[in-house]
Amino acid sequence: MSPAAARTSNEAIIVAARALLEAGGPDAVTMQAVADTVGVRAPSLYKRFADRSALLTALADDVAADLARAVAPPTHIRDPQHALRRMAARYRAFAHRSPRSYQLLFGATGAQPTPATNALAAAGVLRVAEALVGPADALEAARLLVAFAHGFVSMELAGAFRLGGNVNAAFDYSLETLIRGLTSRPT
Amino acid sequence: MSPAAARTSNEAIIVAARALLEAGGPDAVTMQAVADTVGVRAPSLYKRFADRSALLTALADDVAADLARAVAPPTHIRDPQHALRRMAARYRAFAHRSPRSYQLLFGATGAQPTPATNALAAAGVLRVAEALVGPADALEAARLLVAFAHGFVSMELAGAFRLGGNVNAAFDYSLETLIRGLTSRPT
DNA sequence: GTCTATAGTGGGATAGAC
DNA sequence: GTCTATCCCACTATAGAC
Repeated sequence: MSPAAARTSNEAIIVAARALLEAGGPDAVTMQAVADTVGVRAPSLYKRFADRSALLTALADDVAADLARAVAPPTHIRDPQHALRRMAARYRAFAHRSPRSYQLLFGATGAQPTPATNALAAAGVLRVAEALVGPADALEAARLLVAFAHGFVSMELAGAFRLGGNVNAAFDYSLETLIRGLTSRPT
Repeated sequence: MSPAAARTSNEAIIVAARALLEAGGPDAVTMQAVADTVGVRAPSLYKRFADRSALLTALADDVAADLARAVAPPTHIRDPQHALRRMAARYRAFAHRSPRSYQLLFGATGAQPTPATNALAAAGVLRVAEALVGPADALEAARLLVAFAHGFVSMELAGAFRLGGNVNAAFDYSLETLIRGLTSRPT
């Protein structure tokens, strides 16, 4: 009749996991640590999440939703190039602000956001891409833009730019080169 | 005078670890599994590698050397655009052929190749970039190219292109767009 | 002296019974 | 939800074999 009072919630678990993720990376998100944080025993978490990877997937979805919100372009795009520069800067800023969360998204854990969240994140880029190159090439242009942004940022976070030089300048140079290539298309 | 007969070697350990990596991803590279494969007890591995992460680092270096070899441009670059297209295709092919090895390189494990191996891999891209845009912008152009290639391939491997369309076409479109942007520079 | 094995320690994921 | 128990793993201490 009276099920045991719920001492926690899925939301509280995700919040706790997110904090642990930011503080110590994916390895720090142990079932034990999450349980301790929300004030529950570890096995109890399995009533809400099938296993650890299910928790990580939910966590990835939470991160992806935040990222999508952070880079969402305005409803009405006046200047496509300007909108793109803003999106790129915000994308990079998000990754710098929450590096471990960002790494979870494309990391080796295989934690994937929900298709719905994925579509939400993709929608913004697609709109900017379409404003820039037209509907025919919008998908391919969006893939180029996202591939570049993700590649640059993830290499940066991995410390893979080890040849000196100015990384900020390289980012700006790259973005301008992309814009030039995308807007100087042959018919 | 007579040291105990070594039943394995660092090389054999790396080979075994590489096989386990390809078969089951980084998580499958446990000290136990590696030891079993080379026919030794797990604790013995610690005489050759300080800890698991040292082994993963050596493994990453092995992978990076293979990748550098696979994409190395010819000594004399005649047609920079052609050389770039070949490198890009080989880079992508390597990642498709050895996805889990590739993922180790920029993965969350933090396993980084040696600076020497890193420089070797970078040298080829830098030479092509310089042939394409000249020495002044070579480093920045190389960073753009590598960021794009890595970003595209890693998203592909992560299954992040989930909006349909032709991914091969998107790769070609992207590469041509990059070439156009890099070669149509304003003075 | 150098390599190895035996025998732990401690922690984390997870299943099952209450 | 909790408790108990199992399994696997990284890693350590120490001692035996050439």
